Amino acid sequence: MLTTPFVDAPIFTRSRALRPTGKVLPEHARSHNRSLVLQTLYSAGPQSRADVARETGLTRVTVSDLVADLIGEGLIVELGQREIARPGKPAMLIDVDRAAFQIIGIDLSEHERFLGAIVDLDGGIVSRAEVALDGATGEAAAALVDALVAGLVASATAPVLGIGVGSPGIVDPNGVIRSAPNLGWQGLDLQSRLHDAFGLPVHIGNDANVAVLAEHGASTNDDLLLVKVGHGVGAGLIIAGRPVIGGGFAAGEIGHVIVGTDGGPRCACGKSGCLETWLAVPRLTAELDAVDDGEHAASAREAILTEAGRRLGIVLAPVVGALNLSEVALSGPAELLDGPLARAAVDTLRTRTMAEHNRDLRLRMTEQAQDIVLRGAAVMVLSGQLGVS
Amino acid sequence: MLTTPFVDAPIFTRSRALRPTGKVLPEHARSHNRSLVLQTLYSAGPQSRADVARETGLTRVTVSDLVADLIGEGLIVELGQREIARPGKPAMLIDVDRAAFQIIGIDLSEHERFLGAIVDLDGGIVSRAEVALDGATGEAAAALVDALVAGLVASATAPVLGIGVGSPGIVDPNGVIRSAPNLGWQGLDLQSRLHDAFGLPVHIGNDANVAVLAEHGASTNDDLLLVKVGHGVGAGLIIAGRPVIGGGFAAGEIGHVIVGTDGGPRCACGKSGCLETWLAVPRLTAELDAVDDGEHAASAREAILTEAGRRLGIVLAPVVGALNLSEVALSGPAELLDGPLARAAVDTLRTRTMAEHNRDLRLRMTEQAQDIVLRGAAVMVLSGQLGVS
DNA sequence: TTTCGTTTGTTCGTAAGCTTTACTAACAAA
DNA sequence: TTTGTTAGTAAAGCTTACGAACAAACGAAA
Repeated sequence: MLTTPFVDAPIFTRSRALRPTGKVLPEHARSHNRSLVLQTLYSAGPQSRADVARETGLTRVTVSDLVADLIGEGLIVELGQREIARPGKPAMLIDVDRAAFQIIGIDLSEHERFLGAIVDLDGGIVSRAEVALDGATGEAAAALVDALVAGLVASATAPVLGIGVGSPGIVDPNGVIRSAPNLGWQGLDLQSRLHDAFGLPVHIGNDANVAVLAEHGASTNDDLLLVKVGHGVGAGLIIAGRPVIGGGFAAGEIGHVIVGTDGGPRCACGKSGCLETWLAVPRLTAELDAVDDGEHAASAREAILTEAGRRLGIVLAPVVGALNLSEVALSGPAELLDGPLARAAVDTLRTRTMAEHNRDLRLRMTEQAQDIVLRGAAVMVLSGQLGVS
Repeated sequence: MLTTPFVDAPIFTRSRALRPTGKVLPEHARSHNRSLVLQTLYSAGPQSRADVARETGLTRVTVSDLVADLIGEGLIVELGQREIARPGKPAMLIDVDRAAFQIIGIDLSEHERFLGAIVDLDGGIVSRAEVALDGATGEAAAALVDALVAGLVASATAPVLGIGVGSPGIVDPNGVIRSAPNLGWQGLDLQSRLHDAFGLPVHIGNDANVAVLAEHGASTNDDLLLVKVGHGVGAGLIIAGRPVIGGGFAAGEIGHVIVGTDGGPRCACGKSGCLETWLAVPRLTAELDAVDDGEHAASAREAILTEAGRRLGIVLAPVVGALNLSEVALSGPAELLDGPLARAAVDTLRTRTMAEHNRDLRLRMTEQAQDIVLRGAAVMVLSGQLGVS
């Protein structure tokens, strides 16, 4: 039997990256542990320092030290002694000060207007704002974003932790909107623009990629695909707890993938049978509206929705199979999606993948229908600034 | 303008995980930096401590300290002074001692035999071994693995760093083979079995998931999908540099995803039109053999291969689109795959996805046709034990 | 030849961060 | 009152990385 110095020696990188990315200094470790404490409190609520220590595996000493820092920064507050009578010294409850900061969330994905909101640290929407687009594009549209943010920043009732933006199109990790055809943006450095204007941290992502962050918070799953059906069709993807951006920052762009091998409606992109030609809201409503009222109108409409769901299932099946996904969420108008469409999608997914591997596959509507991008934008800020979500 | 204590404060977790996973101690940081030094030397070759310091961002002091440890462990050696005449003190070159350890790689994915090899730290194959299966399944097949490993361990000419195994079927992260129908394995804890028998670190993965590790080493890309065509069809996937295992540990199982909406051959799994019915080697060769020799034999065979490639493209298109993949590798018999089949696959992929986002998509044959699982198994050990790949 | 500047690698002391150990405070239960 | 438990803190120590300073070794220029 041979032995080496490394038999079973646990290596830090084992569960992290295949290739180490960069040096790690003690302060990074501390920053990580700080986030760990925050996350523990954030998700489990008020508890004692000792509770946090048990939960995180850190010692009480270290937790006390980190908590002292966090109290100094105003992120954590002491709530008073625990009421429940137990042996031992009574615990001083601490919690994230959920009123200490607010977050600006911006949703640029709707077609006629930009939405904004002030979101508290719990993801609750404090107040809203919106501006009508009126066909604005390019600089005019960007100026509308400025104005929307300015109004929200002015009306915030607590220090603002940061600005989160969900935008249509291709957004790179530096917050540059590489391409958003509908808004006439190409290479728009929205992150710098907003940062320079407001002096706040800014996080920007594709609308569907942002939306899946919100949904992921409500889910216990480490893998999640969210399909966002609106004027177009896009997806956001989380794998092993990490958002997937894609090499060209275009992950989730499934709207113009061709579905099936039996042709299909002509698409604006030039191809035929793209997913959007079956599933995009304008197409669906147009098809439904075209059904003549009459005896068979209901079943005709159901057939349209069922076919749309089937097409969605067809395109998702290889993705679900390749990634062994266990959860798919649908975001969009519930009156269209939540019914025959969703049922057909999950049926199709089940019949087209290997049942054995995808036995516990679930497809469901999103928890937070309307505000999913706004909330996701807030999550992005929360996660980027505090390491919490 | 509002300010917060966190404006632009870089947070450790920002680029790592959304939610912090566990505490990080100084020793973990050191372990990470140790791997970083190793990785730098491993991929860039002989250089001075000062070179490593510049490359990694660590100080010369720290690098010297880490290197001293690594020399003590026999992983790094001094090679003598640098020859090139430069001002200043001559550099002492150091490098990973690529002869210090060997790795046992095992490939259980072939149908008639188990393959094994001794692999050096560079991925070079030092010697080979194999055992015929002769239809063995269950415990008999497992015993063959034992024997294969035993022979290789005995013939190693350097300490063995670990044992890497690529197995068909579903393999969980603990090295338990949940299900490998062909071998009659179900819940076989091969990792513990081999660890107990040989006292060496053991790493086990699905054959395609292991293969993609080898291919990833030869690639500069952070995202990579490898399709392994053999008796069945499977895939291995790396996203953002990290292998994707899947919630049910069944990522990459695309062989039984239905392709297209126009039916297809009956599959052993009960469905019709599974990818395997077009692409698996036995199916393909049978179809090709069935072509009558004659005037149009060549074009008939080409049509069969083209159709197989097209089917592969159809099933991959949604995956490529959703993940924004830039690179797909094909592994298997070159005489079948490398030609009309690959051309049809890439053509189909291009026409069925959005050209704009997948402009630089590449599909190619694997670099290391034969030994890809053996080499991937070695990479798995290298990465698991040293954080290097 | 001497001097100067450069580069390498080491030594020494320091700062940061987490742990262990030990302690006090505060409580319940017997 | 005693005993045992729990919370939080304080002190000391270990690990780790850094900066400053230095010696060694070299080329280039004076």
